[in-house]
Amino acid sequence: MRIAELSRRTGVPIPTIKYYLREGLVPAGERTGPNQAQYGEAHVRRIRLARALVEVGGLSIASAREALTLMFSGGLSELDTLGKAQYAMTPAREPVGEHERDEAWDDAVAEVDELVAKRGWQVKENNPARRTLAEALATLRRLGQDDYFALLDSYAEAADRLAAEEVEAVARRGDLDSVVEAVVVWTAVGDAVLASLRRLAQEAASTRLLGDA
Amino acid sequence: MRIAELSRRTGVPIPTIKYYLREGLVPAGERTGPNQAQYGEAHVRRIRLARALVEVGGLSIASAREALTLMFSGGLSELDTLGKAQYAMTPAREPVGEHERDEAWDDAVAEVDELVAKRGWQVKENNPARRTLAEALATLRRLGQDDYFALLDSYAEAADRLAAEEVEAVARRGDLDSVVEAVVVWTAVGDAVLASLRRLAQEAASTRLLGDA
DNA sequence: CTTTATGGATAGTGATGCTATCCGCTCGGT
DNA sequence: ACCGAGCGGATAGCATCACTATCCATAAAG
Repeated sequence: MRIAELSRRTGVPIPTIKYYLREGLVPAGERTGPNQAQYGEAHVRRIRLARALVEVGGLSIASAREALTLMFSGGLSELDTLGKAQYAMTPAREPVGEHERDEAWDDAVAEVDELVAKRGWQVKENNPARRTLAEALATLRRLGQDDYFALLDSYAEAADRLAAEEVEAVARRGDLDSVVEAVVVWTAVGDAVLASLRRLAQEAASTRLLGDA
Repeated sequence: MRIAELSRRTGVPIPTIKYYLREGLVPAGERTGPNQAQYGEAHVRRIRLARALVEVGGLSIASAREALTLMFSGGLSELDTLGKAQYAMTPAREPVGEHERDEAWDDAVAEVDELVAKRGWQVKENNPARRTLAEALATLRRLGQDDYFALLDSYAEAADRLAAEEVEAVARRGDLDSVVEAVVVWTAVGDAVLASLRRLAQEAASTRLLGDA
């Protein structure tokens, strides 16, 4: 298969595929001459994955490359691969600035630690989701939306239940490659699914409460 | 209060505040001369809100403006305001392209309709979350992650429960302004909270299942 | 009465995610 | 063997976005 068919099969324009090749999202094809290469099903799949991460998951090209590279690198333990791939999906945030290091921030960090402890979650100290969560909670507090914290437990409970089901479903797969791929896809696309469902449920709940004139 | 203090109070640089003024994220101050204006607490609050939507919620400047404008415009019914504000938070996606209008897409749309019906959710046809969800499901199907659909119900159940609690908590507030503000903030920031919690819970669940060597 | 700050206008910047063009080469049909 | 379309690879260009920087006439502060 050459690039035109790759493009046809995936719906991704040729210049974009070339760009992905340059950026390492997709590995080079098998060379058959100075200016010829062969691509296979693996490439089709890889391009579809890349698109899913970028378009649905909203990852940057750099994050997508990292996740995809880890996914197909091997050599690590199952758990390490999973962890690294997951960390790559949380977009890098710059270090917490001066202005943010206030009381709300300290409270938020403490609250995250407390929540993790209370749930008995074994989570590495450097999981980027800790930071993201702390930032969100600090923002809420700074905006005076304190009653949010009453709901935090419900959120955690929901996350816990979903994660357990997800991990169980993923683990049922046979080979490591398939597991890692599923984790990457589900993590990224699952965010979008959950967010959308929450929006739909919110509209439904509002309508229920306020009538539907 | 003049712009320097506004900047000091919010931690947002002066040029950025000027930019937000230009873009209509923040209303103009009360003019006291040809090149002087007074700002108040409302401006401080508005800037903090804008930042929350943009930084934590990941909204574009245009979406944030729309949400903020609706929030403080009034004149609509409670439900309309809520709906519009929520719709403004779902980033605009371009219309579904040719290549995407395939079997997976049709299935996904049908699946969304079915889910909404089964849950008894009263959701407008033009709620953008429908599209986002359909896209995510279609992507999953195209990638062969079909077993995802077994979990869809759990996701919907979780979303339902959370939305009910959220709406109930928000509705307890007194005035409409406060309600709308809470909806906007919670919708945007809540996504980040949920996503982070899911990441943490996923790591915990993986560790539980695979051991923690 | 000078220094600093202000509001407003305009232009510039850096990052990002593609697109477009060009080149020498090769494949496929005749 | 020939020729035109297609190829891969390299380089440059483009549009968007979210700021930043500069400039100006004027106003406040010391």
